[in-house]
Parts: sequence; structure tokens; C-alpha cells
Amino acid sequence: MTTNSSLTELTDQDAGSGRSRLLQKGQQTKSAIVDAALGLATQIGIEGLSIGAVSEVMQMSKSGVFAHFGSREELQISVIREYHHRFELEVFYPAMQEAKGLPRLKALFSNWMKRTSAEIDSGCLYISGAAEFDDRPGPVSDALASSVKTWLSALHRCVVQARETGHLSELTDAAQMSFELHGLVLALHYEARFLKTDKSLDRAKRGFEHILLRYGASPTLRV
Amino acid sequence: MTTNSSLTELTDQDAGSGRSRLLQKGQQTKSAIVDAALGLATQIGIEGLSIGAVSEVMQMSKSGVFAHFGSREELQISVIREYHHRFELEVFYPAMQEAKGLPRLKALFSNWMKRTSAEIDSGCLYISGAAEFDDRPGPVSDALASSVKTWLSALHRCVVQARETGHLSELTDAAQMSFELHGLVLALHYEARFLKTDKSLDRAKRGFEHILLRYGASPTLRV
DNA sequence: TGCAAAATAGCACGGTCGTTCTATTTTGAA
DNA sequence: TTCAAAATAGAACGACCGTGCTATTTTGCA
Repeated sequence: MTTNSSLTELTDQDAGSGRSRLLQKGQQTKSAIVDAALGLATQIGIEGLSIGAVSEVMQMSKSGVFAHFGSREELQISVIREYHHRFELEVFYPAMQEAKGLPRLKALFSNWMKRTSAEIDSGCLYISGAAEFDDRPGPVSDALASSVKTWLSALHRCVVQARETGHLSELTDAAQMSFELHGLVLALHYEARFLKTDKSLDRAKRGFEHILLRYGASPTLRV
Repeated sequence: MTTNSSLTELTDQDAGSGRSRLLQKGQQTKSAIVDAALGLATQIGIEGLSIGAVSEVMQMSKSGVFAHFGSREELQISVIREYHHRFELEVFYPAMQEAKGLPRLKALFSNWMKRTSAEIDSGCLYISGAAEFDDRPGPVSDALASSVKTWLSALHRCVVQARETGHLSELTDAAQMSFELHGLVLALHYEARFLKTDKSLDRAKRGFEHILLRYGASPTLRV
């Protein structure tokens, strides 16, 4: 399904007999299509994604692209899944290497910001998608909301842990703090990407420091 | 150009002879079209605005609608101007009635939040538009960015005044504080509107209190 | 190498889009 | 009431859309 699934599945496919194993070529080009589509979607939006445009980038026929997904909606959902996957890879997993509590929270936020600011010229699907789909219920909107909620609850969990480890005040309202952190990233994305305001990244960083202070991050732990 | 332009133009047109004065009917339906288009745009986005859809709502022919604007782009820009106008009317002007400094800042933010949460089922063009146009330069994007910047600098000015009146610490970084306030509203919009998270409005309000404390709003002034 | 299955291409369909052109209707001052 | 100008309608255009159908090509095991 995702970019590197062909690789992983190639390693344990030889035991399979007959036709049951994956047909590399198909999965391979499907991954390439999703890859190209993701690139397009971050520029023109998920709703703006058209099979024609993707097929042009891929130098394939429209029907060739279409056959891999069966519908435009399925292509959109595949793109969202791929984005989710990359987001985990770049933001979530690396932060899990850090110690529970404040170090992990700081890594999480730092990676998140890094991705958001790196996306100054590549767009964040979670943000643009929310604006596109907040009034259009359906499978695509569901897939997107589900991905976002997964991420936000991971963030929430991390805040709770930071409170439990004593890195944050025991009075910390984790949902409130997560809300405020979310706001910083949204403002970073908005001002840096749309308004081209410089120094936005610094403002987000300083905002993070302010929030840490508010929720009682012990200064000795702050590095 | 905007809803009430007919009013203003009526005041200084009488010197003109013959046909130079405006023909009410035309301006009237044009206003109605912009009104309907704004309603559509807040649901399906500025990019999603189509002349066909607008004409259907208006029970007019496509060409009838088209003739008023000459292009879809001009219709989109008219919609943005109208939104700007209403935003001023509901958020900016009422707050100007309050005393300079903290009272005005609080009114400004409160009206802003009110509009954002009232827009839980009507959409904020400044937010959805930013996501739609952050990668598509052009006249529409320019019009939108210009409106947003006008509003954000009004907010910034208000923060500066609150510092100058001594309602906020003299160390207050107005741009930083504005950034953080902007983030709260963006998070409110995102979580309330897309994720349907309840209590978002409360979180935004508490976030505002936190920011006020940080920037040294004197407790005695806080009402 | 052969051969079925998978992958891809080509074409056509109905639909919507923005826009243009040409009537027709409506408006409102003279 | 008249009549030019303004407002609106109607039909048509080329372009793109998603999708279905039918070849054709490519793949990869037997």
C-alpha cells in the first residue's frame, strides 16, 4: 500500500506459491502513483487531486492510473494513508526514542514544527485537508479526521506522561496544553506558508517555551 | 463594489447627467449574488465557487450572473471583499468602541472568537482560503492575503496600545503575542469545526487568559 | 517458451466548468 | 409613452472531469 511495502514484502514472499504472492510491478507502480499524487495533493489540495493530472505526472494513461484504485476517492484515501505513514516516520517514531516525559514532548513538538516549516513549500495535508473537508462528510473526510485524531491523541498521551513523570505541574490540563500546542503549529503554518511572514518559526519556538513555563516545566529539566 | 456601495455612490452621483448614475436594479442583484456566493464559498471554499452553482441558488442563468463580474476571479474577489467588510463590521468596529488598551484587546479577541465559533457551521474564509491559496499565487490570493494582513495588523496595533497604556508589561513583544493569539483562534476553528471537539471554545478562552497572564496583564485591570 | 493473468492503453460517455456570442426582456430617464 | 441602455437569458464552444468498456501489452510462473 505504501511506498516501501514492496520492499518489505519482497523479503518474505519467496515461500509463497503460485499467484498468491504480490506482483511486484503492479504494487511498485501503485506506490509510485501514490507518491506522485501525494506531491500533487500537497500543492493543490486533496480535493484538487485529479486522475488526469496524476496520470500526466506519471506519464501513464488515465485509465491505467484509475485501474489501481477504482475510484478517485480511493486514490485520495491512499494519499492520506501515505501521508499518515510519513508523518509517523518523521515526527512520531523518532520522538519515541527519547525518554518519557518532557524530553519526548520536546522532541515531538520539535519534529512537528520541523515538518511544518519544512512544508513551507510542500503543504501539510492535515491542515489544508481540514479546511477542505470540514463541510463535506464522507470517507475521505473520515480517513483524514481519523489520522489527525490518532496524532493528536499521541500528543495528548505524551503530555499526560510528562505530568506523571513530574516534568510538568500535576495541575496540568493535558487537553488544554495540547490545544495550545496545536495552535502554535497552526499559526506557524498559516503565517509562514500563506502570509510568508518571516520569523514565524522563532515565534512558534518561543510560544512553546511560554507554554512550558505556564505548565510548570521545572527549569532544571529544561534542556 | 460591495453590498453598500450603492449607498455611497448615490450620495455623490447627482452631479452626473444622463446615464452616469448607477442603475439600482443591477447593483441590487449584484449584491444579492455576492451574498449568495459568500454563503456558498464558506461551505465549499473560494476555489470551489462555481458560477453555475451560484446561478442555481440565485435562480438565474449562468450568463446573467457572469455578466456582473466578467470572470470567475472577479466574483471570487468580490466575495472576499464582502467577507472583509462583514468581518470589520462584526469584529473590528464594535471593539473600537471600547477603551484603548486591554479592554479593546479583550473585546477584539472575544468578537474574533465569537465569529470563529459561530462559524462552526459557516466557515471562515480567512482560514479555509489560506489553505486553498498558499500555493496558488494570483489576484485572488493577493486579495485574501491583503485582507488578512489588514486584520492582523489591526490586532498587532491593539496589542501595542495595550502595552503603551501600561495594561501589559512593557517587555511585551507585540508580534509574538499576536502570533500566539492567532494560534488560539486557528486551533479553535480546526478542532471545533473539523474535529467537532467540544469544549474548544473554553480552551480558546483559557488560552487567552494564559497569554494575558504571561504578558503581564495587571490582575486589577482584568475584568 | 507458452499462456493465463495482470497491467496498461485507448476510446467514448455524460457531466460540469468558464466563457463568448447573440437575442430578448426589463429598466428608468426624457 | 418612448426608446436607448442595461440586465438577463439561451445556446454553443472547448476543456477537463470521473468512469466504464474493450483491446493490447506486459508480466512472471508452469
